Amino acid sequence: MQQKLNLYNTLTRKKEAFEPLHAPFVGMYVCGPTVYGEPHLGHARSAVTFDVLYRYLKYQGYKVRYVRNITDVGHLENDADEGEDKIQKRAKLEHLEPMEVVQHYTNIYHVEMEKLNVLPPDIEPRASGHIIEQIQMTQEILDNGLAYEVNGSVYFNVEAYNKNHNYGKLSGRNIEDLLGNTRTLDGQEEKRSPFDFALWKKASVTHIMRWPSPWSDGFPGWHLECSAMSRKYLGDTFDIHGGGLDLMFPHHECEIAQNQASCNHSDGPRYWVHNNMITVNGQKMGKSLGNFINLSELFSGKHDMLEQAYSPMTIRFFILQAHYRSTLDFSNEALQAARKGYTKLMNGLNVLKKLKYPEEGIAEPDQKLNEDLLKLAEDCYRGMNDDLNTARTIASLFNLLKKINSLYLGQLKIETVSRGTFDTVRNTYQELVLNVLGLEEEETGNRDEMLGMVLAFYKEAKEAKDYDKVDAIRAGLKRQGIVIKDLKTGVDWAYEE
RNA sequence: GGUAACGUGGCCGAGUGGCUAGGCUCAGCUCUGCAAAAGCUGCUACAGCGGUUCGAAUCCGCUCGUUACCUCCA
Repeated sequence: MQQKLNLYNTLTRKKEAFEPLHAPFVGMYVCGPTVYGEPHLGHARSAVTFDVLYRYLKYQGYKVRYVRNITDVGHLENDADEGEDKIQKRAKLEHLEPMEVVQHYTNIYHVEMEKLNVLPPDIEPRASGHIIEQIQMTQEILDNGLAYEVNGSVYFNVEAYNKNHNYGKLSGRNIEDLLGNTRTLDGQEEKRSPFDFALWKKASVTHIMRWPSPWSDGFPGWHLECSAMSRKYLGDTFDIHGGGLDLMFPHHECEIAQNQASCNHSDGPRYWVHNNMITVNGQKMGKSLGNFINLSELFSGKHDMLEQAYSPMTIRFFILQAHYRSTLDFSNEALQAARKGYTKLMNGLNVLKKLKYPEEGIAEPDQKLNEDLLKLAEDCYRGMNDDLNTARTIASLFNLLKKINSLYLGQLKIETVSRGTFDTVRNTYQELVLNVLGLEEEETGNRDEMLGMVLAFYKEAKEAKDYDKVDAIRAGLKRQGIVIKDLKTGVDWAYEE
């Protein structure tokens, strides 16, 4: 049933059978958020995508170490010398300590991810906590002659690197071509070539996020943290590196260059996995375009583009119903459809809970039915194994669900299904929905209202002097830890003490 | 300008050279006090034009359209 997982590797532009370097161990690094703003739908897509990969690898029995970083330093606002970094800019606006801003948005990120049932990574390193490692890596690259220092800043020398390596191998770029038509950006006079990128930046006088280094008081460059931290926790070479498609260039390209140019002398990751973007009206949802929707807005429905609130599981299902390498277009209609589809899957879970395999009266197995059921179950895994095609898996689960419902209603005879087939069907459905896709039941309805209804029946029964029913209701509620209080003013309830 | 994708039925969204994707919507049926749920049935598709092929939505070419990356971005 469990064939090999095939993953599309951006590096080779092919689907490849996934083989860990040191089975059963798997090292996986994913670019986490830059914590200078609220998490939005795009963050959710990346997190959910790699959450499913993480869950599926674990489900297949691998021992996974999942590292997802928090970027809390280093992204320059622009390329100018006086460029402030994003964390700092926000800090000034709000008159907060940079670390306060970082903590604030990190907390929100964690809360929202938990709502989406995204498992926490095994290690969640912060760039600011790994300055020493980043300085060391910079030094290595300098020692290897592939970086140079100017005025206290250190830049990666792409052209020198490209003599013996291939800068652009990940994103399919050719450096000679690139050199021909580059936009000139301000503040690059320190760099020898426009492609060179900062490993270490000297901080201006007003820059408050700064650390001492052999070159200057400053801060690490944009791409260094992921190289340094993935190496620290996963080794010079490891299995999977994930992130949004928009990080492929230059971020991930630079990571490879840094890894090769340091003492790793290796690309680092072996499989590069990139999730595609969420779009709105066909356009990428992103900070720069200002068309993003925060997760809190989605959950509350408070946004001009939203017709209603959408629950976390609706969002998760919405994301999973598309393949991660396709763009996914946001719309209210699509989300409403996702809500219903999700509910349908949950109803299936409940049906399975109630569906018992008969202890006796087993009939002659229906060969065809058994085969059909096993094939449908297998299809569910086939989707997962084919580059984590959750859209196909969900489609297969719906097909399986039809059979499950029919068995439940007696339209298909459960006695003619073998015990083994039945267990396979049940396990497949439950495991994939709950543990792999990570969809869980959401509370619906209002408990107070439900309780109110029960109390109304209680009152009716009491007035009718139907004391058997009265006692039954009392006993039932007591099992839930609730006692009924008959007051002069009416019926009320309290928690049992 | 360079590079890379994409264009599927009312909507979303998979997919393979020939075999039902799936969800939502809509219509009908079964069931039902009325419903709902569930099951069954129906509806409609592969941007356009060529080419390869016994056969292409699926491969190739061209055209049109959309997007992404090339600057921080999940």
